[in-house]
Amino acid sequence: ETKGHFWSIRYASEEDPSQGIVVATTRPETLFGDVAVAVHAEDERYKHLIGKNVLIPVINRPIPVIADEHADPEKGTGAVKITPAHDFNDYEVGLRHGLKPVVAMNLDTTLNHEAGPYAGMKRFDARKKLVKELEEGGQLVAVEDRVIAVPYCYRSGDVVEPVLLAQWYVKMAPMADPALAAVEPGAPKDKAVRFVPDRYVKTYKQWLEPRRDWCISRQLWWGHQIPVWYVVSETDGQVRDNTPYVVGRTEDEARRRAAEKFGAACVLKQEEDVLDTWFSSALWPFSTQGWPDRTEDLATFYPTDVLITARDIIYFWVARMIFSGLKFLGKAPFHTVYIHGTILDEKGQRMSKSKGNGIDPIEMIEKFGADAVRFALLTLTTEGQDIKLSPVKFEGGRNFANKLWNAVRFVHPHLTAAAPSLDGLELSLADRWILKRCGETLREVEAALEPSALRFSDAAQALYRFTWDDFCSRYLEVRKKDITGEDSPAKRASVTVFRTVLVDLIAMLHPLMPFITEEIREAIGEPVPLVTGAWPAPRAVEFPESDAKIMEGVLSVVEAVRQVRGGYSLPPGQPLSVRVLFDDPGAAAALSPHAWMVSGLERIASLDFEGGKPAFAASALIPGGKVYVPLEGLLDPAAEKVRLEKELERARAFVTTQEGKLKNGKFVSGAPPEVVEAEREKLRTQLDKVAKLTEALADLG
RNA sequence: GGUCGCUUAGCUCAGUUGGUUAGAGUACUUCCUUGACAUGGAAGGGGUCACAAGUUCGAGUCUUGUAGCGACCACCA
Repeated sequence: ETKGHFWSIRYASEEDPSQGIVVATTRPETLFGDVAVAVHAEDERYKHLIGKNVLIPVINRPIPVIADEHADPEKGTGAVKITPAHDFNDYEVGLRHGLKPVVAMNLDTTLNHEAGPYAGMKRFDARKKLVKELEEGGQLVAVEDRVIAVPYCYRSGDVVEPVLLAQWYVKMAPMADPALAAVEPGAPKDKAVRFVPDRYVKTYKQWLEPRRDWCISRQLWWGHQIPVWYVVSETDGQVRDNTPYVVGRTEDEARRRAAEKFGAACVLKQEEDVLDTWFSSALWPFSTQGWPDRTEDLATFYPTDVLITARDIIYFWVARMIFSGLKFLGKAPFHTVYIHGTILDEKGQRMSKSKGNGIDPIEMIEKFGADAVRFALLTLTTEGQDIKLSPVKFEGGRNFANKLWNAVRFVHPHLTAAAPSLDGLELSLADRWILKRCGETLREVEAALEPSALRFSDAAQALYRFTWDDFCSRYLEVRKKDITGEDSPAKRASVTVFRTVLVDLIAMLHPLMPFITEEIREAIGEPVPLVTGAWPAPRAVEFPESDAKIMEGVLSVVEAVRQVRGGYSLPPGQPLSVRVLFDDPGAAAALSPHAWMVSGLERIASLDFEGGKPAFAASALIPGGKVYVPLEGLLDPAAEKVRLEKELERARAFVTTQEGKLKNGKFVSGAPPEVVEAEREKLRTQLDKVAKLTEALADLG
């Protein structure tokens, strides 16, 4: 936007010079290219002039007044000069009315013979002189200062001047139609393209649907020269608008064709314009594979699977690859287009060299590690959303890599070289649990990485949780003593299970963290590189619901003990005596054989499941029971009371809302029975909690 | 002007067909250098899901509207 002027100029009527019409323009010098003055058909001010001629000032060339919707009665004077050769909109108006464009300017921005006395003047010199002349002649009605949008060239800084020139075009309708069909539901498999996220189909269609012909010639040095040869011997050795031409894949081919029509002596000159860079890029999926030859590479790599790219390139490149592929090979170049978000800086601004707000990946890799950077970026990649990036975000990736590495380093001396079978080992509940969790994680990762899903963040997070929480914090801690201990069935089982899970884990992590996983693979003596190895297969593991209950029980006891420890700020190293009392004696019987797991996760002096409530004990609830931790000399009844009351308050509040929900007849009759039953179950659980907490408070006195 | 996206904990973001007391990472408070990892472990605090109306037994989730932010495209005689 810059400051400019808005000149109102009077065009006199041809039949009665006292009459006329005033048009407003920001570029008066273009009036030499005028072919009409347009007004709105319903505009009362000008209705009577429609069909009559007015005269262009200075050169007095007559032009018609036409009615066209382009003229907006609200804008300017309501009358607009039409200069098809020097304005995009006017060009369209000219087409609608069958007006022959008049080019009034040369490529060096001097005015041409159409400008009469102004011929040969530079555009802005002409403007200055013309305004003065119009003013003196009384034809300049008004001058208004206003801010106008002027297009500047991003390289030369010059004002861009539209001018009508002959160019090469691709007729789009035959190209666009198959490309549009490719994203419709019923498209044949090899001609179908899916966008992820699918909302980008809309962007894609918006570009193609107008079927606007594509101007492919460019007046540049770099690029593929357009394979058109003019037969210049037919037009005195010059290239003119009427010079015949031939096309060919090579000059020889063009020459043969030209010779057939124009004789062997004809002289050819190749078009100097080059193809639009996107035309060349559109051929990329197959031109890089040897096309037009039917090479092995082409057969192997066309079509490919997934194109990963940014949304601002959907039309420029993606759509053009699709319609070119469909046109030249009859198949879509890929079945899926994954549109990722844009990486922005911390403040949400695009990174740019001029702003200097870029984050150099090489620097980040040096600081955090390549896998850490890659994993962190994948974690941040959710459904095409933009990513506000800052260096601290790579810390999580680095910490994760460190965690995995240290776990392996710890177990490494105990691992046996080859991967033995799980058959014949005495697998504990913990072993079967981690094997089952590993299988669940495999399914999660597979679902997330499906070509139709491509939820990279989900895959990364599933692996993160499994590795950190289940594999390291739970399984490894529980089995630590067995793994590092003397040879025993427990050691053999735990070491083998650890290795088995680790091998699956690094295979799953490999696409996300290729370096550290390959390093680990080598360190544990697995012979086949992950990059060429197989994706893990699901493993059959016995883990019935009863086992799941026991595992939950163990973890809830641990959590209860930790709550007490945390509540009293007791050091983790201080052993605690723990008594767990279940409402159902069967639960105690089921859990007690597996209670050893608790001592892997918490420092325990003793753990039993019977006897009465110990004296001076802090308590915490677990599903279906209570955990007591005697704290003689440490127990603070007042603090304990506060803690329990807070929890009681929460439980009571929930009971109130839950009862309200279940008293609502519409809910009970309207909701599916299983939902209602689930809500009842919740209420029962909370009522039980209220009862237990009330009891615990009463015990405190 | 057209199209699309975003608005959820201090910050950065998940939350897949409407149905646990809305989650994670980070930051914060307290405790801990315990024999893989302090790039670590444990406990805890923190959100009327931008606002308004509607649909529904039930809305962070669906509909409409409003506000703010952002992107792309078009236009600006």
